[in-house]
Amino acid sequence: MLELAILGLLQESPMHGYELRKELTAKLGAIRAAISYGSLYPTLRRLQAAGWITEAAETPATAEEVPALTSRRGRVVYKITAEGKERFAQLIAQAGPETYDDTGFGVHFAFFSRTDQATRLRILEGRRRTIEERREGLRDVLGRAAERLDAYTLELQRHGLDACEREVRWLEELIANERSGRAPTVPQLGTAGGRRDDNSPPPPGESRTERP
Amino acid sequence: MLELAILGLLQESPMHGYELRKELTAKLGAIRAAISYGSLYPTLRRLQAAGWITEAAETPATAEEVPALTSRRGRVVYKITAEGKERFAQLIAQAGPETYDDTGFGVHFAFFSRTDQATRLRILEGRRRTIEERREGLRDVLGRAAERLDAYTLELQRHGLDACEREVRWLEELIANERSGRAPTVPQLGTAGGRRDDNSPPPPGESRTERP
DNA sequence: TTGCGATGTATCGGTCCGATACATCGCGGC
DNA sequence: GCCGCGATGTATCGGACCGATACATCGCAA
Repeated sequence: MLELAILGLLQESPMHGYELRKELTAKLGAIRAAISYGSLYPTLRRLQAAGWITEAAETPATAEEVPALTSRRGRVVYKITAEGKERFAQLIAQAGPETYDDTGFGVHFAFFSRTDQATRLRILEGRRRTIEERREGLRDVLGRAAERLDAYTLELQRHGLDACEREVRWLEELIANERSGRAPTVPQLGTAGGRRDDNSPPPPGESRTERP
Repeated sequence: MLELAILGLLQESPMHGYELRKELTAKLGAIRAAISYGSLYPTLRRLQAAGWITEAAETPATAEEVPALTSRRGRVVYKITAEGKERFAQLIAQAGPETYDDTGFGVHFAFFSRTDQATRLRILEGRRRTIEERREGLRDVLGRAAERLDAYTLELQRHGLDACEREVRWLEELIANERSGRAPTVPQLGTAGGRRDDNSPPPPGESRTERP
């Protein structure tokens, strides 16, 4: 999951570790606390070894950024490679069971603007299925095993059940939106076109990895 | 966390691994999928090495169970020791930061009927604080960094924010109940019960698991 | 000038998961 | 009679991720 998230973020712009962690936290704040350096750095090394990212010389800020004014130090800036982009496309397009658990789904969802619509739909439906199963499990326990459990445990289950129902409703809405071709609530700029140029910020869509 | 959960369950009755996993899943179904054998068995061994649990000879089924008539097999039944009970009491009473994350809180909460009221209150308030912070983080991102993020990411944050607000409200209610000395409200399924009659079953304190 | 909080890189031990392997039991179908 | 199959049951291995910790630099304010 971390691998996917890093590849996704580096596709937007090169970054060093600390920065990456902050962006990760901002982007995934809804689903996980803050990723640990104890995972981040080893993963960066792994990605580098695989050739999906490389160290890049630190460059002066482009755009209207505040002029960098100080001196690079030990900072190590990473950028994604062509192979890395391929890897990302492959990871984002395939959906296994781990795509449907809380963390996996969150990460995939956070990169939905880089995911083609068919895949988005598939993932949303898979997630819905997963949550529906969890919901049924909770209903079972609340129905059949209620007398075996104490009031606090039951309250926990009820709260969990409520969260499940709510999420299913949320997913239904998203699925309906997807089918009608809209982005979530806020309209997206840029429509799913058929064009694709190689080394530029990818428009949403375009990845063809469906092979059962 | 697993350690705490195992110790807590074995306090209700001796069990073997498979059974433990099922009970764990039932009790914690609201917060985690299903604990893996790859964690369970090593943890059992660790607990045994520490002297907190022991293997117990498998006894013929009591009660109206089908008469065992067949031979126990490799089943290894564990029971908690006196030291284990002490350990459990110590773990359940102390609250660190890990007590407030999703999993940690869930496990502690699931054993609230074995936790004294002061500790319950402390944990509920700590959890509330944690969620409030998460909520503020999400509000910040949605406010300040909104234009940097795409529609899907924003939708994810909104959903997360909603969940935070909901959980804070839930916690407020529980805290109020704690202060007033009641167990969690127990509305029943099927009946539209918003009312909290005084049929709140188990007064906080000793557990209530019937076991033959 | 001293101390402190933010920035920044890095490792280590430990927890937990997913995949996998293997063996037994009761049951229904052929 | 016997075959497969799903539930029961124990166990290990590699890998992902976390929390604690260490250490160094920078800008700023007391």
